[in-house]
Amino acid sequence: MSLTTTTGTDAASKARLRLWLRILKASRVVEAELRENLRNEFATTLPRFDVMAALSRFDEGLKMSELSGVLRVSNGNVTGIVDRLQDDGLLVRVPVPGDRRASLVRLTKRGRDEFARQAEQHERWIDEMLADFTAGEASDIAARFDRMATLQRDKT
Amino acid sequence: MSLTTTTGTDAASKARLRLWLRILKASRVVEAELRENLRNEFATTLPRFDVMAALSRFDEGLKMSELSGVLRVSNGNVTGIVDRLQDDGLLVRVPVPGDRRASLVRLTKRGRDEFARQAEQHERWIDEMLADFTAGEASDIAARFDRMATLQRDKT
DNA sequence: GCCATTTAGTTCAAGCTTGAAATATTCATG
DNA sequence: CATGAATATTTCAAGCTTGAACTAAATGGC
Repeated sequence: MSLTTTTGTDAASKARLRLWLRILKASRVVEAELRENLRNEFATTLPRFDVMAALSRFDEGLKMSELSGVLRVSNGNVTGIVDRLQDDGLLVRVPVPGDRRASLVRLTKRGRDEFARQAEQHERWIDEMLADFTAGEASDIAARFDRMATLQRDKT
Repeated sequence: MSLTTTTGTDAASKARLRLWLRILKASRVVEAELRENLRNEFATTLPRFDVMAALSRFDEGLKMSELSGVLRVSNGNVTGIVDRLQDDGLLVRVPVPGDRRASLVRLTKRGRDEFARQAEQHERWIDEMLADFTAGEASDIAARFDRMATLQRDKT
């Protein structure tokens, strides 16, 4: 075992496990609150919000596979959520010229308007729930997590 | 607006939103890996692991409502997972003397043995995924999150 | 051009998750 | 002790999630 290896010691391992449990708890608390607020104020769900949030960052739209890639959920998962959002007139599937297999998913005008309203509240809710973090702290920890997620992803 | 209020400024709000998105991404990355490992190596799922982990901390067992309280998931949710774990012989429902409504859920010997094997690997996986954090960093951030989750919970 | 492989997307079964409604039991209080 | 409120749990419908199987279309040798 290399001298620079930091994994494997019992104390560090326990500390990391505790950190993971805290991350898990925090994200569950926040998600539960978001879920409830989205339901009460917009009659929607977190997965629907996530899909619309992803699409809102791409005016040209996203292919189904790109969408599931961005959200890091399975392929088949997105199909159902997009189906329902499409039924509600919040997005459309646009055929891709030159590839009859694929389609671009794009928010409609209604979808963009609706998401804008939701996103504004969403940011406010997050701001309140994470009020305990100063802007500086938030940036530091965010950067720290970014590195971790990147390292982890690149390993796979 | 009070001079001590930290929410409401645009920059802080954006920093907190970014932090939340990083927390979300990190926990999804870690959960996806755990899910896959649990499936491949133990033919089980994360919710099943979570239930067994909660029960493993209480030799006397937990009532269904306590279990859903600890896990912070809905009441009805636990019923199904416990049903399946019971079918697999990993836990039992024990009647509570003096209250015919309730039952205590307890791991069986097989359940404890099986969980011990899973927990050992689980800790190793977490240690590897969070290897980028030193023990000190992990403790600091864990404490930070603990405070946040507590503040948030107490508000509700 | 033909056929194997790859890529895009949907469908499917099984399990997870929620919130609400239903059932059963206990508790409180008059 | 009767009965209405509270508590413990299950059931249910709808939606989410996964991984695998499937369909359809594009691509790349040969």
